[in-house]
Formats: sequence, structure tokens, C-alpha cells
Amino acid sequence: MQNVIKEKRTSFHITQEELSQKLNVSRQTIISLEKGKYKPSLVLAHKLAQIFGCTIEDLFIFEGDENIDG
Amino acid sequence: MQNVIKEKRTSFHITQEELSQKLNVSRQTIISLEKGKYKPSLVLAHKLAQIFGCTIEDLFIFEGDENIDG
DNA sequence: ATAAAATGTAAAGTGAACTTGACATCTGAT
DNA sequence: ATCAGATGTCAAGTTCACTTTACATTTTAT
Repeated sequence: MQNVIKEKRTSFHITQEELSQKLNVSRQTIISLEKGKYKPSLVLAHKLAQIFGCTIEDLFIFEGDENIDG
Repeated sequence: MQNVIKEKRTSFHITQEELSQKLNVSRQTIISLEKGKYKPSLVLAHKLAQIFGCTIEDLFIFEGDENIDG
């Protein structure tokens, strides 16, 4: 799964620290997310979409067996 | 967090077992999801939205601290 | 050049998403 | 009434999302 979180964040001119505070998660969580180290929870994905004023599907790119067809 | 998975599933006239097979998860996962016992992963939420032809935000209702404002 | 801010890495711990399996109850058709 | 299919409960296990802390590197401004 890929995401465009870093692109969105920089386009909003906020730091990882600021983003982590808005989301009530650690900065490490933001770093790992942007690096694609793990997949966020549904709630975290929803909050990110709220902050960036877009849909969850705008932020994340699902691949392979993350889709129904496989 | 609430969801409308049971309503969507019954409107599509498929059983929990059939849905679980389409999603590659256990039937227990569907039961627990419909009962609101836990929050699905982002990937599972995405697959559900694909199956039902809607968005993730159509399926799930976020409340309280699951939103940015709190 | 240097200091500060921003970003990154590493590692160990916790909780919850999801699994498996066994058994109970409800519903509908015959 | 009964049998099968669908739905539900309970419990124990595994995996991974996310945390915390501490330290290293890169970027930016002066």
C-alpha cells in the first residue's frame, strides 16, 4: 500500500511534529507512515483525510491482494 | 464507531459466510464487525467499500475522538 | 561554521485486529 | 416436528499498529 501523506503534509506546510499533535499520535507514527513502514488504522486514516480535506481513497493506493480482485 | 455493514450485506442478499470468503477473512470477523466489537483495518474497510460499491466513509460513522475536533 | 529545527533509525513493549475451533440459538422449508 | 442453514457466543492464540525513548543525520538560517 502506498500513500501520499508526505506530499499532502508538505503542501500544507506543516511539520511531522505538528501533524502528529493534530492527530494525537507520536511523531514516530508519522515517520513510519510516510516511509510506508505500516498501514494506519481506519480511524487514523480518517483523521488524516479530515485534516487534508480529502477522502481516505485519495490518500492511500491499494495494491494486489488489498483489492477484491487480487 | 458505528457501521452499516449488516444493512449493506442483507441488501445485497449475501450471507456472512459468502462475505467472509469474498474478503478472505474468517466468518467470525464478519460477525464481530457487524456487532461493532472492533474496528476493521484500513485494508478490510477498503475491500468492504469495493464490494458494496461505496466509499469507506459511507460504511463507517466516526464519533467523538475519532474525529479531529474531538 | 555552527546551532537549531526537522527528519530519520533502532529496539522493546502494549493492545487490539483477526484467527481458529467448538458449541449454542434462531429461522425457514418440508 | 425436525432438519439445515444462518447467525451468534466464548475463549485462547498470533500478528502488527502504535508507543516510548534515545540517539543519528540532514536541512536551514545566521
